[in-house]
Amino acid sequence: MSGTEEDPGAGSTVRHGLPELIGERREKARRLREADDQAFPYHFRGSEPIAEILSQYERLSAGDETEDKHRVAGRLVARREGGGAAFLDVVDRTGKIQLHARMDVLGEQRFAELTSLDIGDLIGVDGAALRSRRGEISLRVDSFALLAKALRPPPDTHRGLADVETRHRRRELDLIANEDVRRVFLDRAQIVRAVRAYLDSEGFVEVETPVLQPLYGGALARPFTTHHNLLERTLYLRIATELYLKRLLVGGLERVYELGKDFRNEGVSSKHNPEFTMVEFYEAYADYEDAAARLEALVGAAASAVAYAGELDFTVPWKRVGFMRAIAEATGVDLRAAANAPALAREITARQLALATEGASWGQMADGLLAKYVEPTLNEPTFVLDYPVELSPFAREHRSEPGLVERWEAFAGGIEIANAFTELNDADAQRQRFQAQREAAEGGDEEAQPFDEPFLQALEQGMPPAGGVGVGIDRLVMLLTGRDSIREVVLFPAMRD
RNA sequence: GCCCCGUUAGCUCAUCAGGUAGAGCCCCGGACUUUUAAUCCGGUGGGGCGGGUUCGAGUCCCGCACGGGGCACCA
Repeated sequence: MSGTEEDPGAGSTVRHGLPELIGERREKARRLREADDQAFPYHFRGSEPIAEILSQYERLSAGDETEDKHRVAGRLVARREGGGAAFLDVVDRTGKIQLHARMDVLGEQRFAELTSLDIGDLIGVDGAALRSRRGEISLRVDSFALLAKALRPPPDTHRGLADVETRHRRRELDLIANEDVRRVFLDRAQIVRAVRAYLDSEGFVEVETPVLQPLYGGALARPFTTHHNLLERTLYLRIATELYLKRLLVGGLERVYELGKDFRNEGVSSKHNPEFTMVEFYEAYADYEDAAARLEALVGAAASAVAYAGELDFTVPWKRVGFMRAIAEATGVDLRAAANAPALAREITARQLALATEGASWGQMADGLLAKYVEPTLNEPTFVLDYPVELSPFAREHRSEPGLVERWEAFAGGIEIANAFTELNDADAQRQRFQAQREAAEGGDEEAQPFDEPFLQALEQGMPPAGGVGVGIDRLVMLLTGRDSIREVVLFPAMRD
């Protein structure tokens, strides 16, 4: 038997290049459509999550068969044929189940159609639960439908997709091939849910403020600039939600939060994506100590939502260390003794610290010392408290420490995950801070805050004392899923064209 | 922006003083009615891009693109 009448492509001399693989799959789809104009159903309702079926038959013995009917839908990832029987593995987002196809059940025609499916095709199956002789929970295929043809071959469904560039540019392939990647993004969704659930349950109101802003602010960063054609004006993509949210405190909403994307026009790295997700929440009549307790509770809730079992200990209270003390311990530099830029620069040089001092302000150098010599050492969850006012234009002056503000940043796993202050609600003091920022900008600081008159007018209306927190969601996800690159927790990270 | 490393078949990986580039999976044909990356037989596919050196370049040199790591900056 030559078999050529069944395969018009047999004998062709060129096969298996990508165009040939696609051509074969397309030809199969064409034949299916030709044979049956209902070959590709519009829906396949009532399928059960595979994981639920598996858990239902944990106690079934090897070799036992049931007549319990189940319906599943998913992607075909493996096929093991053996004459009149075949085993196929189908994956949905919850798990993988084996199908047992038998010619005596399906008939010769349907059996041949099933075994001629390609790896990567989407199928729907009705069948009865059983546990195979080798012990695997399976479905005996009573009927099936091809739900969609995969014209392109999938990545290796056994070993997974390894090429980092392909994984990030074509995340759909990554999700098909790598179960742990699927897990990370399902966990990410749970973490976001837990954050919202915590804030909702504490009486915070979720709000949405402008992403396109006439004036950016609320953080020290360079913005993306865009243009509105009909308004004929420059607009900026927000770098933070801070200033609008505080205007809502003025408006009396008392507890507000926003969870969404911020955009910063800066470098890309394993810890930085140009667009990233931040939740900021503001609480009237609270200070930065209250805010710290909130963060501890929020992170704890997120950790339990994904059943975090890593090495970090989120038991409250987390460690606390003063900003100046942390730097002194890590570098020996006494910031109170080196209280101006030239003095601090001399100190950094004398101690042979690898930090650029040329043209840097005192605040930039102090911040640099923290980022370089303290932050990487903060593995266990830690609050660094009481920052220099130079670094914090929106934080209120410390109630007892001159020159410092009531601000903390929270670190874990060697990265910063949150930033908070007792908010500055004195309109006149805030006006002076903006003035100082204006001077910094004139001095060439590209990250200085623009002068925000509408915000100042809001403060002049009266803002309650308040604590505010910003949490980097991507970094929190990195922490709780044990990933060391932000690209592993952002579905489509920024890439070059 | 700078430095280092990488780029071989649809996927995962080999190979080599500069001398016709191999395997597994996938795909095609065949055998097998309980397989587990099933097995067995047969078959098909390739050096990121552009230059240079050389009789001959995947391999050496130069440039470019993209990716990864580090530095700078940042959350």
